[in-house]
Amino acid sequence: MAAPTKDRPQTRIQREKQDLILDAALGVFSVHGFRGTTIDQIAEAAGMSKPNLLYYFSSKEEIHRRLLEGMLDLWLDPLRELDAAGDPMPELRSYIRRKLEMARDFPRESRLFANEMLQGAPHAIDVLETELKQLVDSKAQVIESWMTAGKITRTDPYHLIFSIWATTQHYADFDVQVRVVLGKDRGGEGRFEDAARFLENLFMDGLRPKAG
Amino acid sequence: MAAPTKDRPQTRIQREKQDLILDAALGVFSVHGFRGTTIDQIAEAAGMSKPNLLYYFSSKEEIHRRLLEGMLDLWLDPLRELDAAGDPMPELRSYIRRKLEMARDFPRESRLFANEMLQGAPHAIDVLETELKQLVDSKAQVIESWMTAGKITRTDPYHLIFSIWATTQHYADFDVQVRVVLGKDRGGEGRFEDAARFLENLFMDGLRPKAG
DNA sequence: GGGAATTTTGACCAGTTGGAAAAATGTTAG
DNA sequence: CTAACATTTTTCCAACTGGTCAAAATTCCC
Repeated sequence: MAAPTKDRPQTRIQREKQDLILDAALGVFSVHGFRGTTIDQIAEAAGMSKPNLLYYFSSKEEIHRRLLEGMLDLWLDPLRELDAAGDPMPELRSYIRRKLEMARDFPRESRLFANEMLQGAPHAIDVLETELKQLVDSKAQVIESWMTAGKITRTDPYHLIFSIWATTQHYADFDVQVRVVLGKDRGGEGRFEDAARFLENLFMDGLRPKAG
Repeated sequence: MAAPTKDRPQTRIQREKQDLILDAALGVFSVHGFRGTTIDQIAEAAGMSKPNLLYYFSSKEEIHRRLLEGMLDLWLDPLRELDAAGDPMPELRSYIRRKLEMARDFPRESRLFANEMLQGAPHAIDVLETELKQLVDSKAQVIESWMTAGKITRTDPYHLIFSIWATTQHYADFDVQVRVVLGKDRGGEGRFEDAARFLENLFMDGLRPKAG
């Protein structure tokens, strides 16, 4: 971590600079991926010299690891909040809205995650296989219980979760494309409201219990 | 391009090696992105030395450009095939199926595109602003005409296209995650059939014209 | 088979990269 | 104020990077 000779509590400067570095690094990693990012780029974005940056983090790997950890936690929060005791349709609607808000408010985190996936999750595979899988399994079971109870239409809960992930994160990861295609008139800030309306309708129509 | 002293027709070896290089480069670029890829990596994947590779392509940029061009064409084909004169519901169903087949059969191309998008499309922005935008605009109009005719339910055609892109490409770009979450029992080859069934249902339910 | 053209190789280069070491400068608690 | 510690800068390095070049090896066509 930082580099005090003994393990004292962190100083004010240490906390501030580490946050500054992580923020700068998030911007670079999320665009260029791990291999494509240089320490110099991060250092410049953080407004300091490379050796100075390396005083706070011992390697590029360490910065990346810290970012990935913090991000995965944030990223799974909306799914954790899906409440088995809640009303199914509003619960799923809220989940979609929260995921879309994350894409809007934390696009860099979304892209960092996307980059890691594209590379085959070399740094995150362990977390995926344990934490993520368990969480998704348990929530898939919740969704299935709602189906069994006839509260929502029967479908594949895993692929349902995948498509909620895919559609919401798309607005962060493919932001350029979305803006270009919508054009300057519709590609502004309002695009997230439009997306929210569209996605809620799409999934609610797909999940509303059918007669028979 | 290659490097004959005069501009003669390409030799057999030139065609073969260029294809070999492009194939190898696709594998590397799609995982590590442009900056994260080295010529040496590509050369090794193609089973030749770096100077030998540079005999066929004058720079890393050139290889990347060639790949991106070829890919964008392939990538937009399914949308081009969407036929205004066809029956709306089956047309859209086919579009979804074709896009999913592309994700299954050309995952590297999908990831190459995703990488380019994550970086803000530095090499593809022109094509997006012209070719892609025009194509999507025209197909969005087709979809709107179907809505006006009452053949499908009224919704936002642009966000509809986005969500078809997002959900289908997800199975290529986030393949690791999909496999991990589905586990070894359901993460095998059958996952694409399951996805197809799910996605066709989801979108068909969302688009089926409602009474009133 | 032989000469011309093509393909491959090996040596090389200048710039970049991740990172180490140590000296110089700041900060802060007593 | 000052000693102990924290921070920053300067200098450096070995490995890697994209790319060049001339020579050697191979292929092709008559």
